[in-house]
Amino acid sequence: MRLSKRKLAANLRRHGYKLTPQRLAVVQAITSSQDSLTPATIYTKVQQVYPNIGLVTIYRTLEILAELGLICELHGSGICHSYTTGLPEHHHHLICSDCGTVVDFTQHHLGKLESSLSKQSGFRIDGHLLEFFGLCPACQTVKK
Amino acid sequence: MRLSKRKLAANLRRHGYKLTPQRLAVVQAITSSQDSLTPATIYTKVQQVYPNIGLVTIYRTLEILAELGLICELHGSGICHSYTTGLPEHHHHLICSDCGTVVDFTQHHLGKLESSLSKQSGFRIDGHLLEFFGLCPACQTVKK
DNA sequence: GTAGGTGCAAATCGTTTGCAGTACA
DNA sequence: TGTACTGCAAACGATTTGCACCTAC
Repeated sequence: MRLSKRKLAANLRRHGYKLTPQRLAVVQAITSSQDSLTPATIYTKVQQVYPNIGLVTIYRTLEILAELGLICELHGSGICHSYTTGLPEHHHHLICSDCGTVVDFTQHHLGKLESSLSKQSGFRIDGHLLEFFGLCPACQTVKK
Repeated sequence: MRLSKRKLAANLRRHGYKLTPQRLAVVQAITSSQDSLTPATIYTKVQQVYPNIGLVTIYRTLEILAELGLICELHGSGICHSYTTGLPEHHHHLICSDCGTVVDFTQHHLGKLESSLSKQSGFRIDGHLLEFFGLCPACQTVKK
């Protein structure tokens, strides 16, 4: 778990939020998983620890965590509204179309592209979304 | 309109679908707009031509068109399930966070990145999603 | 004539909101 | 102690499904 409880608490506190056991459980459910998780999946996972937790709490927690950048929202065909560990560094994802495995990568060289696009279009570019899709090693084997 | 009626009909036919006036209207609604459109927006637009069209038809049409690659599904924060013109060439988008304007661009040089990622991760990479976010020229002025 | 397409209505799913009680800093 | 958090229930919106009728080849 890359995000210690202490750091998590400090981060939440800085923004006027509190660290509750439920929130911790949500974070742990996400960080302990290799895959990206949908709210429903996270709900199921957290229920194993907090059987009384409401799906509502999951949604509210995810919203806050994503806002603070503590977790990362994923997009793309079929994986809208999925969440995965949010690292402090800027990063992208490699997503298996078959099993949903998500691999992070940080390397990229979009700076040049970004500035040339900006010049051509007049846009002020604030960010980007870069995701690769394909088959992870395990799924390639199965598909053979 | 980049996609002629003839080409559209041929494309649909090739996959066992027919070109109906409703489908044509959906395509025209999308291709005639600069922005990306949600199913609801498309519905409203098409209703001006076909007041009796059902929202269901829009959904079914969008599904088919996207499947054939005739239109393009957009993703990203806040714009899940939006559609825009799908050009035959591989392309990406530049999206204004403020007004939703979408600009296409085709240039990119992800090949090297893709192959190095593939080597490192073992993934067989089939595709990618690259979108830039920012403010279009008009919105930059307003924000000033 | 037949397969595919349409549109209505209802069912369904995911997500959000209001509110009263609860728990954390 | 007070403010923020929780969880229930209900509302809500978007999307899907079943079905009977219709239309184009």
